[in-house]
Amino acid sequence: LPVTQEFTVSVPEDFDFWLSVHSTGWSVLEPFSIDEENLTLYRVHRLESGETIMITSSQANKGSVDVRLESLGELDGNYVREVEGILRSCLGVDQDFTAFYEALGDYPGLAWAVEIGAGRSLRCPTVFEDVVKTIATTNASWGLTKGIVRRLCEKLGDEYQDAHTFPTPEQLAGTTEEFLRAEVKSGYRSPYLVELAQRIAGGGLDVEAWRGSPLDSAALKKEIKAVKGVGDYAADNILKLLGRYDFLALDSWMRKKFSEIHGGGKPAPDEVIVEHYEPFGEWKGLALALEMTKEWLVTRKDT
DNA sequence: GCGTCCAGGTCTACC
DNA sequence: GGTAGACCTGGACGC
Repeated sequence: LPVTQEFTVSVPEDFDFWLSVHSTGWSVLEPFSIDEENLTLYRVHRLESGETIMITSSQANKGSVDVRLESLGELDGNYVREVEGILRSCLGVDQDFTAFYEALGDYPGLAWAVEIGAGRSLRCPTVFEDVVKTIATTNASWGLTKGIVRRLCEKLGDEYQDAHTFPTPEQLAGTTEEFLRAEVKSGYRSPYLVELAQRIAGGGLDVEAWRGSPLDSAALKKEIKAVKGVGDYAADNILKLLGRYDFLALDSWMRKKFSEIHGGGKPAPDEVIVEHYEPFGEWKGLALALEMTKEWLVTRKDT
């Protein structure tokens, strides 16, 4: 029988767990999953010790997040601290959006965002996982992205009950392009994924250092784009996941949505979109993303 | 069933 | 510095 342990993580009074969790599609990419009825986030996770656990989190009260750990082995006290750190980071608990709300001024398209305190979104425990998942979104339908990520976990991650952890760089580096093509169906992205993992596992590339990088966003973007398979859109998206919102991460969905909201359905050239969000400066990417996803975010908050 | 077409970003090669 | 064509998968469509 699994051993369980429960604890709470204290968060700011205005922290909205579910708003953070479902702000992007990341919450349904394994090894994350959600229960939309009970507003619960799950993650099968491999701890630093190599132990595999299930993390269940939700929010019953303002000011705290409720966490339950489940393990088939022993759980020692250090796990609590490690998981708390992971959750704070994944949920963006300590990110501050005051400057963003100021930058919005009285922009009518986002008054609601200030009202409900939008801005946080789910990211992965490691930059590596965020990069792999972002590559899996490129030139792919959402269904294909979910499938690639699920099969990566199933075929290469550690097992916990009937679920799997996200593979480590070493686990992904240990496979081959051919295996990924045949088993994961990541197609022409397969060599990119293997190369990325091998450079990280070999110590030649430290993507985790991007989180605290002293570089300005343009310079960091250049470095991110040096990863094969990562182009303009993917680099911008990775920057967002690093907490930098000064690029737009335009994909076809965003372009279409913008044209619906601001162009009367007529396709808008990228320059028009860029110009529209220019006033928001370093927050332009967040302004765009929130405005385009309003309908996912406001309805939930009210129900 | 089966075949054809298309959407979805990035890479390479070539201006 | 810009761009045509190739790269894969899966869903839509027509037979």
